[in-house]
Amino acid sequence: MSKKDTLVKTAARLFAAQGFDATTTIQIAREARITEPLIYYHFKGKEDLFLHILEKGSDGYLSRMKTLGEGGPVQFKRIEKLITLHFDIVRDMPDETYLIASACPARLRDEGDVCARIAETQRKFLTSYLRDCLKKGMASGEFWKVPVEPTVNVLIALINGLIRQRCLRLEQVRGMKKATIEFCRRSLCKP
Amino acid sequence: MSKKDTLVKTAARLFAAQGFDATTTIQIAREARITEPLIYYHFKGKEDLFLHILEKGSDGYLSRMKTLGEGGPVQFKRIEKLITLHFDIVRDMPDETYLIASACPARLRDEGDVCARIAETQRKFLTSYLRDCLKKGMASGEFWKVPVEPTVNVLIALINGLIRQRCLRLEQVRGMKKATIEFCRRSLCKP
Amino acid sequence: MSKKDTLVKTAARLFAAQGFDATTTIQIAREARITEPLIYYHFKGKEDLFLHILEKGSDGYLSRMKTLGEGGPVQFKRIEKLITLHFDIVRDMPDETYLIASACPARLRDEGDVCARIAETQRKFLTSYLRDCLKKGMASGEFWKVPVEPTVNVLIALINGLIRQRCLRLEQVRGMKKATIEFCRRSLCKP
Amino acid sequence: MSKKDTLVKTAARLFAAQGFDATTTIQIAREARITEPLIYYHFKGKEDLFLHILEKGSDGYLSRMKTLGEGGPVQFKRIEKLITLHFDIVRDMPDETYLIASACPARLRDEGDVCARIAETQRKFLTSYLRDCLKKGMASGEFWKVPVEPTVNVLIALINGLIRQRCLRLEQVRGMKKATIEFCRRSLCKP
DNA sequence: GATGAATGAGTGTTCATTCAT
DNA sequence: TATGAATGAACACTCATTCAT
Repeated sequence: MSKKDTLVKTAARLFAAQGFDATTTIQIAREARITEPLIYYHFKGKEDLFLHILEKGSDGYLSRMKTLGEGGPVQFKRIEKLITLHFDIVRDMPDETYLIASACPARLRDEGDVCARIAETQRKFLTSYLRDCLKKGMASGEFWKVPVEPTVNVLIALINGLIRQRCLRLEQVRGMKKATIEFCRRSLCKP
Repeated sequence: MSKKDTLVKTAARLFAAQGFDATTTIQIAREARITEPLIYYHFKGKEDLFLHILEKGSDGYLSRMKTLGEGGPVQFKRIEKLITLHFDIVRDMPDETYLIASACPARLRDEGDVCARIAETQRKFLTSYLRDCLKKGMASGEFWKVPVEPTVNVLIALINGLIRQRCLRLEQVRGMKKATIEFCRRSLCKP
Repeated sequence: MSKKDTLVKTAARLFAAQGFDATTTIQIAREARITEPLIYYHFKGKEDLFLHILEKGSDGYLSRMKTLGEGGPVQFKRIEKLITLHFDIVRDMPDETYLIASACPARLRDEGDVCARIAETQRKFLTSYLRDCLKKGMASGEFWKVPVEPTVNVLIALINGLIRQRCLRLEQVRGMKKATIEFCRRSLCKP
Repeated sequence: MSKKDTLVKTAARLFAAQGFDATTTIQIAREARITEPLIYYHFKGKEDLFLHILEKGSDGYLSRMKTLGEGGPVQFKRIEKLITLHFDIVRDMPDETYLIASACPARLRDEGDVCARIAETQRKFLTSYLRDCLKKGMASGEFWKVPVEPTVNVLIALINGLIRQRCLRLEQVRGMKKATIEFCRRSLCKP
């Protein structure tokens, strides 16, 4: 692995674990076994490095989201795939996913901020995906009649709650993926 | 309101909005219209002020949790009350609730840290409360048979996801409380 | 003992043990079991308190010096009394004596400084006292012929060295007073 | 001279002149014509810089002490060399020597403190050296019979008193070295 | 690509001191 | 006499960043 890659990975790990402000450039350099100025050779600065990680993470997240496709007649299958995919993403890139899901209010409210843009993109994707599923499922009689927007948001909250929970690796209960899917299935699908 | 109270409220707002590290003592002082040393007259330091807010918040959260009681034969009523209460708590003390729900991984993994202790206390309470509801509800035939521990964790993830979502005040969709309750009811209760 | 007296005694002890700068007003207040503003009721400030202690100490030192008188035909008796008196003074008011003997170079070089004035007073007294003894002793044949000024300074260095040594209470060797006197007697007096 | 060397020399001068607590990092930086953070690039902090100076000073002092050797049949020659060497050391490194000889009681009583360790090392060396001289000199009939330990301490007090006196550069009397040696010779040696 | 030395701007914190009571 | 609350000025120290090589 190149020094640059080590740098980026180390920084991602530290940013995720401690937050942007609590992570110092000297700490990143030491843990990546490089010297501080090298950070500035590869990136404009600490903020730039952070944004690079965030954007790469967001790209990875979205490109995997796009593999979901438009598809299929059974709407709950689509929701199931969405949930499954999130469990996979968290497993494959926990630091980046955590960073996307954990920006602080101040950054999220600042429309110019990259964090806000990324969180907004994720939210928009999830919203339109889930809205589509719900509407089609309700239209075809697969789902119960539910208020669309609030229910979409409940599902997004659930997904984000699970992302945080799994990234923290605190409650390592087995069977979470299945339980989540079944929890949603019973709530949404008619028998 | 005394200067100390203003100080604590301002600090809570800023810590919640920006995070602990991004909030400086001089900023707290300015926004609370006091001078910096007064922080150190009332608290041992920035960390101590932060922990004071956290502990007070945790106390408030838990004391409201305890009002739920052991209560009632209908288990879903209890879950409904739990959800309702969280919506109320977030409305009444959004900063404190957000802080409790948003500690960074490094602090949560450090067992000696107050954040970890508080998050653990919250999690333990929710776990035992929900576990009790589920078990009793399943035993009485009120609920479907579900795997207890995973489902408890799904519900906790949902609650924490909602806390974050509402504290961020980003997706101000109406009808969230009702949608959440109905989402859970359809998932758990037999028709 | 009045609060003021406790304050002064405590301050003297702390100043002597830690130095002026390392001793804080809050520490003085706490150890004297009073509150900080009371210091400012009795004294203009920390510096004023320090100078009060120093001047009182100097007064005490000088008034005891003056008990030595002009006196007697045997000059070594006078030197012996001087040495004995210093041992007594150190025993009776170790903090004050230490403070007089331990001012830092910067203060001693600053002619306006009280420390400089007090040290100068002490030095002048010792110089003229010892010079007188040596001259008379040499004139009468009691002492060997020695160069006056250098020898006076050797004696002063010895006295100040002993003051420091005893105030630090590190080398608690018995028989120091007698050894000092005999050391000087053998050096000065003809057999 | 490198910036680091200038820094160390300037700091030594200021610490010696004003004491550790009265010397600020900004003052050191200004007088050394460097910026404050450079202190922290080369040393862990102000205390670390101070201890570095102290240890270097102690090393220099002790290495010169060790040049005295075990040496020679005439014991007073050895004492004379010891006194001469101290005059030379004070002339060559007055700041460091003063710092070694002027630690405050609080530091000297704290066994963990570097100042205490260094002062103890100096004292032990002088004690054993002088004790050896006195014993041998008394055994061979070169010296009068004197109580060893107290007399050793008188000599140490005299040496330390002279160090302070000369470092303060207040009483610039000529002929001090010779007067000191002759003072001791008359006191110790039989005619 | 890589680094040792260096810095401007700012941080949390402490201090002697004052004020209102 | 006595104090709880408050502050201006300064402190040691750290940070992200740059420069010369």
